[in-house]
Amino acid sequence: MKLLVVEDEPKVASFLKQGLEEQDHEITLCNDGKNAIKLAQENQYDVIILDIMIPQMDGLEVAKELRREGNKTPILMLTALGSTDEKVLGLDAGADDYLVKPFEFKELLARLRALSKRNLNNLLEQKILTLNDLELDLNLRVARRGGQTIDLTTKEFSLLEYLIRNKNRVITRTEILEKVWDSGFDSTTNVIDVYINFIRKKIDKDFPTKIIHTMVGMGYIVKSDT
Amino acid sequence: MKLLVVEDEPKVASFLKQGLEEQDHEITLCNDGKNAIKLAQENQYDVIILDIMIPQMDGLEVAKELRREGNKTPILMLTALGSTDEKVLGLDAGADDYLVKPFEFKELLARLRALSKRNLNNLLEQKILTLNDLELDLNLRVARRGGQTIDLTTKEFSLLEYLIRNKNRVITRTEILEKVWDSGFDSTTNVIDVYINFIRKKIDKDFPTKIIHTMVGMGYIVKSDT
DNA sequence: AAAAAAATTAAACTCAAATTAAATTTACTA
DNA sequence: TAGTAAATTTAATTTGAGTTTAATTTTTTT
Repeated sequence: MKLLVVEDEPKVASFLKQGLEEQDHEITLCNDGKNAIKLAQENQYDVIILDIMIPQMDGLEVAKELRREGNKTPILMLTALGSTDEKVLGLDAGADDYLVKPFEFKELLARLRALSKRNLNNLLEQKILTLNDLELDLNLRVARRGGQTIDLTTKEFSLLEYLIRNKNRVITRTEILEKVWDSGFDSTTNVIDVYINFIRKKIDKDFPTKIIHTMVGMGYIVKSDT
Repeated sequence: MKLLVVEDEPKVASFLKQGLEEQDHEITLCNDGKNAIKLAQENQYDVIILDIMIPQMDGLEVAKELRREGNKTPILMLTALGSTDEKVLGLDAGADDYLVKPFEFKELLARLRALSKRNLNNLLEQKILTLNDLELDLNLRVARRGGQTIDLTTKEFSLLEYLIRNKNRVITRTEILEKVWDSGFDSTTNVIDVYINFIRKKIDKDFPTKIIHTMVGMGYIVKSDT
């Protein structure tokens, strides 16, 4: 696994690095909060091991900031403070697990396994979104339907992804404008209508059952027949 | 949240039930492994709180079995055994978190929050109004009755929604005109009569018991038989 | 039985959405 | 870095589902 270890005490840091590398993990060390955020933004780690007591910005702040940005990387909080209140704060800040020093190394390994497994599942799942016979491949950035591979432009892809992720409920134009075009301002534009039309030509036109449905006066809905 | 608590010690079970219900969670209690699996298969819980020491099939087995089936519900293992080995086993069995008895209740709550947050995104809350056997799905913007899905136009939907939200009392035309058509002025129009007719055709025509009743000289009423 | 109220039907209208084309912006390539 | 292709956006036009009006029939009340 690719791990980011945020820890300022050199002894603990090198202990972790050595132990984890022995288990064939790839470790990046970092000793303050600011850098930790930077690293987490620029790299895709399997788990972030985060000490609470670090310079610049404490671990709680780091966790909060990452979650605020939408970063979903599992965070394992690590700290000497073992009081329940501390744990509560850590978990509420966005940590996924919490381990109190001193700990046994094999417990750390087990928790890492549990955390990474979780994310792995999510990642695997999220690589391909499906809606009935339509597939949206997030890796290849293409759609597939009825054995056919359908190329999509960036905007077409984002729109379709948003629709599928929000299947089974009505999506308003305003909502789409905010989430896919990130501008809730221009209410006069008809880009959405045009793009819905583009997508329909590609994924619905040649098929008897349609994926995208218009709700006049409301917006659009994409639903799976159950 | 909807929680499944798998715990055989009556004292602990009722303590958990009471404490969690005070936080407005919906609790299902279960005291053995076999039933736990059955319940987890048949219901969609936000988190499963799972004791390791339970009759029939221990918690580890339950977790493994659920994961083997592809069940992704977050599992919080709960146990008196605090040794690291136990934790490792639990986490490797597929648990997402681990809490050792005795624990402070607020830590349990924090861990539950952390666990559910992950999954919460996926579960879109079910917004459904019901009146006897009629359902009005606010997400899909459709009605359902007797297993049939009924499409409604925007106006039809708004009107039916207003009627159901104001069930068990007489609604005047003026009121409907104000609230659904937001114009109390035009008193000559008969749109409402026409739309009541539209709705009746869709939701009452094919069913012996009627939902919408006319109160001559007054308006309409929609009532639930109690 | 007459009058009033409501239900029903059909036709007219309206505006939201679909479509098309052209203008503009962005991305790529030589 | 200019030229070109692709993608995105704007704008104009067409279409049709949804809404409304209005006329007719049925039901209810007095």
